[in-house]
Order: sequence, then C-alpha cells, then structure tokens
Amino acid sequence: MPELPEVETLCRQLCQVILGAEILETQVLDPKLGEIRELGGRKVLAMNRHGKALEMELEGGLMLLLHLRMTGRLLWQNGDGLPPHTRLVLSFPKGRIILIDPRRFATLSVQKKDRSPFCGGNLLEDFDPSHLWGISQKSRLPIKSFLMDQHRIAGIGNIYACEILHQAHISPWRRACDLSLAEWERIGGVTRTILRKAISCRGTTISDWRDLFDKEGEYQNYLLVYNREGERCFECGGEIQRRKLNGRGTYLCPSCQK
DNA sequence: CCCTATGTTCCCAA
DNA sequence: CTTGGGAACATAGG
Repeated sequence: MPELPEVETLCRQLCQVILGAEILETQVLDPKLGEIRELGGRKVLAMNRHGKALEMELEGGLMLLLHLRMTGRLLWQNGDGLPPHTRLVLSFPKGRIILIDPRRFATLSVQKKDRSPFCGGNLLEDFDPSHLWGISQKSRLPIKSFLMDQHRIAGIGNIYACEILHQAHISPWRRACDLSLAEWERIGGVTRTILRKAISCRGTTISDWRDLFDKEGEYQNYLLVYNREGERCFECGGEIQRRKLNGRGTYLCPSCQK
C-alpha cells in the first residue's frame, strides 16, 4: 500500500533495470485493467513519479501511467512462474516487471505525452510552507485530511501523515485554516526529513510492502506513532492513541500534539 | 461472524 | 460550494 517513499523507491529501482531497455511484450492478465495498446518494440526513455503515480515515458510520444492504490506491487523477475494475482507482465530482454494486485484496485493507462494529468507539486522539491499556508486559509478540513488531499499535495498517505503531524506536534484534528505560518514551516521541515529518511529506508513494511526486488523496507523501525497504539511516546512518555478520522486509523500522542 | 487494511472516487446529506 | 460520512471497489488476515 504504497505512499510517496514506496513509489519513489520503485521508480528509482525501475530506472536501474529498464532505463533505455526495449519492451519486448506486454500482457494484460486482468480485463479490469482495460485494453492497452501494444507497446512492444519501444524503448523506455524515462521513469518518473508524481505523488503516488508512476509514469513511464516511451518512444513514440507515449506514457504508461500506473497507480498501485491499496495492494498493487511491482516485482522484477527473471522468468520464474507467475505468482497468484499477477495482473500485468512487461517483458524486457533482461527480465520482466510484473504487477501483483490481489484487490485489483490498481489502475493502468497509456496516454500521449503532451500534458501530464497530474497536479500537486513534487513534495521533495516543491513543499512551500508559505504557499500552503496561503491556500489552507480557505479550508476548514482537519489538517490531516488536508495533507492527504492528493490534489493539493501529492504523495502523503495515512502512515506518513500520522508521522508528520506527530513530529510537528500538531493534532490531526486542527482545522487547516487555523495553522500559523510557523506551524506550516514546521510541517514542511519534518515532511522533508521524514520522506527522505523513508526513501533511504526503501519504504515502510507493516505487512505487504516489498520493493521491486522483493525486499522489505526499513522505515517501520523509525515510526514514532503509527501502529504503536498503547505504547509510550518516545518524546514525552504519554500513551499513543488510535482514533478514527474520516474512517482512517489515526495515531497520535495527545499530550504532545496540540 | 466480526473488524481491519499504507488508496481513490462517487453519492448523498447538512 | 464546502465538508463529512459512508459505500464502493475486492481480498486477505486476525
């Protein structure tokens, strides 16, 4: 269930194995993904990530767009059998990329490379506290929902939203419009630190997440609140609580997040 | 049986 | 128009 650091991990690993390589064959094993045009014979010119979406630029002005949603996984393999729930196979001379997706929520499309359909800045380079403070003045959403709104800020999901707000000492229920510029600057700082660290750890493996080479991530060893209900806060010793916000499990330390 | 799940979209009500 | 709640998508696991 990948968020920005997990998708960034896949993007970098995909660059290692397929940049410049020629697609030999594409097989869509699940009709729900829809028909995609035959991509065989085209080389991969670039791999990019927008928020949680992957974008493969191909010869001939085409883009392959992939969103893994809840349970999508990508795996690089060399001709072994196909695991259960394999939905897509992209074959290359040195191996193949397969999409595994038990719940079948992942989406795939091929588009002309003209204008990217994505909005929301790249968090690693474009997180601009002043800008976000400005646009947040009009939103009464809880700050956690605001951070997870992919149209405004692309890439933050439930785990990292909990971690960011904890390290910024802000309650997930505060209205976005009530945050000060100084608080937005705090959010910006911890967001950058957390995402960079999580990327260097190749993501967070709570249950399902594996990278392109089937390895677990390491960031679960650095989580301060997520999945720690009932344990004590490393910072103040308070008890970590889990509550619901918009239907999502939300972890916080009530005594140091205000 | 119950509940939960790292995502997104849609419908409906206030 | 905004927001919030719930369901849907489809499946596995505790």
